[in-house]
Amino acid sequence: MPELPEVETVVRTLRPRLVGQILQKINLGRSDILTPSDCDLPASLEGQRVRSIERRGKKIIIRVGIDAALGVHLGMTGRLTVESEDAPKLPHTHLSIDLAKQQQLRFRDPRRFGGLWYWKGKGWAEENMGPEPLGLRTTTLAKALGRTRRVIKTALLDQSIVAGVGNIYADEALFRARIHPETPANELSTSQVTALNKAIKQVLTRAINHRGSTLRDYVDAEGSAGGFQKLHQVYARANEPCVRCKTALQRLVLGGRSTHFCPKCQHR
DNA sequence: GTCCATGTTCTTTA
DNA sequence: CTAAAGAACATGGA
Repeated sequence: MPELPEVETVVRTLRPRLVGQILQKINLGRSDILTPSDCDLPASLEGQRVRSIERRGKKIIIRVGIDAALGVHLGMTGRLTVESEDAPKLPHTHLSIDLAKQQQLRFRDPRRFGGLWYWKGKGWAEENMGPEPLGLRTTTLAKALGRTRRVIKTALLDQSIVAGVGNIYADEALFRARIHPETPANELSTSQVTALNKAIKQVLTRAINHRGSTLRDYVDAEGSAGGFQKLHQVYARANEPCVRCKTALQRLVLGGRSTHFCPKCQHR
């Protein structure tokens, strides 16, 4: 579920509950979700204090101790929550960390497309990821898009081009920028790239303001669902009338992913 | 039983 | 060789 706005919302709700806390007993249910898999997570983290929490693309970076970090990627169905140790532990809870006041940090991920990382030193900052979209310059975006002949929808999902955009917000940004999703990335005009950059920033910012989109699984660190799904203009709205021109929205598959667009507003 | 799902990575093809 | 397309991963809901 989690794209940049959802991950950002988790980070913001996690911060006041976690920063400054000492990590106590750690329970890792399975080590095949951890990188490096031979890392002794309890030995590395128990007794360490949480320094700060940040987001890089769709990854959550929890900095602990002097210069170590725990990374969490929510994949498709991941949840990272702080709850009472008395709360029922749902199936597929792969990690729990005891905190003060009978609270626990829990990571649950049924589909296991998510994962955990432990870094000692600056490894967390050396992720092979493209630039953050909020604050991205149009010239930088244009340069990256000019290097690929893939269709723009697929290029936007490439995390090395822009970090954090996923299937929902790619469709929403292309609709707002009035760009057909099958336009080759390297054939976009300068004004189209400008409009796209603006649309990406606008839709991500608005989604953050509404605490992300909840389609099924997503909740923030407090267990609350997001509200932006009510404001989606094209995503999962095939056959519904376009909010701008009333034409029936269409769905097609690009790069194996559902793509939603208005055939009239987003003309090639 | 079928199809679909907010993501990434490995393999195959061109 | 490289870029792009496709399959795979694992689970659950409609």
